[in-house]
Amino acid sequence: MATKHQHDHAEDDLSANEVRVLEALRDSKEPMSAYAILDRVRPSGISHPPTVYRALAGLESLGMVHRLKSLSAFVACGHGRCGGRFAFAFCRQCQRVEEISLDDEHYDDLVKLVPKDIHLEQTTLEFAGLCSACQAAA
Amino acid sequence: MATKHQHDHAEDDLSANEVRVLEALRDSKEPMSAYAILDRVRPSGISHPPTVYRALAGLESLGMVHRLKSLSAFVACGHGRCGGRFAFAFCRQCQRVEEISLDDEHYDDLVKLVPKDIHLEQTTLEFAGLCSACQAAA
DNA sequence: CTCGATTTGATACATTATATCATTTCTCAG
DNA sequence: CTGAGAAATGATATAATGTATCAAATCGAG
Repeated sequence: MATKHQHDHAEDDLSANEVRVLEALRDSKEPMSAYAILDRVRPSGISHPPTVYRALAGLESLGMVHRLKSLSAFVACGHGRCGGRFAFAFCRQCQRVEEISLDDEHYDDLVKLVPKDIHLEQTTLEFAGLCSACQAAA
Repeated sequence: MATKHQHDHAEDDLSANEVRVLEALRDSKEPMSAYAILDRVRPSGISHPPTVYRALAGLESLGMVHRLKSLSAFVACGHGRCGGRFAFAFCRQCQRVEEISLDDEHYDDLVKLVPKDIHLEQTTLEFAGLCSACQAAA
């Protein structure tokens, strides 16, 4: 993992495993479960779930990967990297995912909802629905 | 389950299992995993996971139970029952949970974020953080 | 170089969730 | 009332997701 924790921000500070996992996610451009990622990176030498989960945790803390809690799945950040001001919309049928950036105004409005006695650390905002294509198909 | 599906809205249309599961959740007043619920209702005769998950699905569709995706856990609705306009804030340390009602203004703002080509079915909004008590303890 | 710390690898297991089929219960047409 | 079909529940088995723990390798400071 080299010197990542001295200045948590340069892509080339990613560990080899993080790079492999990130590339798998970027290739897919669809959300992948940790085990789907594992299958995908197995040829490159990663062979155990904790290795994948560790890489994902690292990438998530850098904002380069986001976890979709509604799907128990992961996606590469559409912007390369971003902080906590994002949301996701996805189609429950075809699993197409759209990353949504929250502008300051929206984000600040959200934060106002949080009770005063909780120090906010992480916001999860996910919209599930059916995309036009899947509605048409139905 | 009696006549529930003819007019999805009266509490006394709940199945016996739904009543048991709902009471377990209301007793706890903290989020419970499906398996914690199972342990809790086992004395009353429920003994298999699918039974609990089925009851939870029914209760959730009635808005009487909400699933916290961030915790893979369930809570009884603080209002008895409510539609999709709610959010949760919880402390990652002590797991205390607060249900937040979204007023129309907030909700409509959120909905505007959803891409036009997705027909929204479900919104997940969850805030994770540390409550004052747990911060003090740290 | 070598000690200690950090990262990675590996094993094993815990937790969460669901597919499937068998059984029971309910409904209602006759 | 009754029996056939539908709906709900029970039970079994297993799939999918996630983590604790320790061992081995690697790295960096002294």
